[in-house]
Amino acid sequence: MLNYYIEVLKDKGFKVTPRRKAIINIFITSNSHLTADEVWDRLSKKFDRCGIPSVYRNLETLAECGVLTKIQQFDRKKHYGLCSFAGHDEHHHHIICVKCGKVEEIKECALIQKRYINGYKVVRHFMQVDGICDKCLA
Amino acid sequence: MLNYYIEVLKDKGFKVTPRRKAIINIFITSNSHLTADEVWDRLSKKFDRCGIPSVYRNLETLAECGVLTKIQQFDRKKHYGLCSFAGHDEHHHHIICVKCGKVEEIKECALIQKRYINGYKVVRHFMQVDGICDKCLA
DNA sequence: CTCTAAACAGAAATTATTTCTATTTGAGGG
DNA sequence: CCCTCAAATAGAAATAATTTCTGTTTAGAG
Repeated sequence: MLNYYIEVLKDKGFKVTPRRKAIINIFITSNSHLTADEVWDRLSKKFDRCGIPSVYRNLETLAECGVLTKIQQFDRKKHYGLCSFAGHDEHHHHIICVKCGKVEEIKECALIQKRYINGYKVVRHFMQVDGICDKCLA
Repeated sequence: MLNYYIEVLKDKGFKVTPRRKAIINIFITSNSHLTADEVWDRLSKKFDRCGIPSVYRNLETLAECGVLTKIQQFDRKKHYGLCSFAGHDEHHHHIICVKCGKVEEIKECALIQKRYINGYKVVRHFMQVDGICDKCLA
C-alpha cells in the first residue's frame, strides 16, 4: 500500500524522502483525515528534528500528486485524507464519516459530462459528501 | 431586492441593523463574491466607526440565514457571495465565474435524493462549480 | 418611552500558515 | 561507489486571517 503511493510520487517527479514516506504511513494507519498539526505531532515521534513548514509543504505536495485529498471541515484548518484513487485519472469525489473521519471515494457525480451550466463554461467542480459510515451506524 | 433579504433576516429572528443592510447592499452592488476584508473596506466608507469583528460576525450570521453563501477559493480567506435563493428551501448549489467572480445558483445535483452512498448514511453534501460566465466568455 | 438582549467598536490575543536563510539529502550520471 | 545539484529540510521569524474580550450602544418588543 505504501509502495503504491511511493510510485505515484515518483511518477509525478517528486523525491521519495523519509518524511514523505512517514507522512503517507501516518495516513494509512490513522484511517482518518488529519490536519497539518496532527501530522506534525505524529511525525515528531518518529524524527528528532522535524519542522512544521515541511509538513505543510509535503501535505501540499502529496495533495498535488493526488495521494492526499483536501477535506473541508468546519474549523479553519486544512484537512487532508488519503485517496485510494491516487494515480488513476478516474473522476471521483469523497465521502467523509462525520463520526470517525474515515474517507472513501465515490463516483456519483452530476456534472462529469456537463460542459455548460446556466451558460457558464464549466472549468472545474468539487463535491464533498459528509455521512456516517457503516461501522459508526452499527 | 434589499428588502427581500431584510425579510429573510427578520424571519430568522435576527435584528435588522444599519451594518447588516449596508453589507447586503455591498453584495448587491458588487455582483461578485467578497472577503471579510473587502467588505470591511467598503463598509468603512459608509460608517465612521466600524469594527472588523462585526464584519466577521455579520457575514457568518448572513450565511447562517442563507442570504450569503460561503465560497471556496484557493487562498486562505473566507469568501461570501449573495444567494438569490435565500429564504427558499430549495436544494441548490452555486456556480462561480473564475474571471469576474459572479455567483449564480444551480439546481443540478446528483445526490439530492440519495440517502446512502457506499453504505454511508448521507448527512449533508456541498458542491461548488467554477466556470466562466457568458459575459466573460464573449 | 422603557427595557433588554443582541449588536457593536476597538484593542488585544490567538493561531494557522508562509517566508526566509542556511543546511542537508535523494537520486541521476559518471 | 562517489559527485553533483536541485529539491527538500529545519528553525526562527513574520504574516495575516480570525476570534476573544470588555465595555458601550441600539433595535425592537411591550
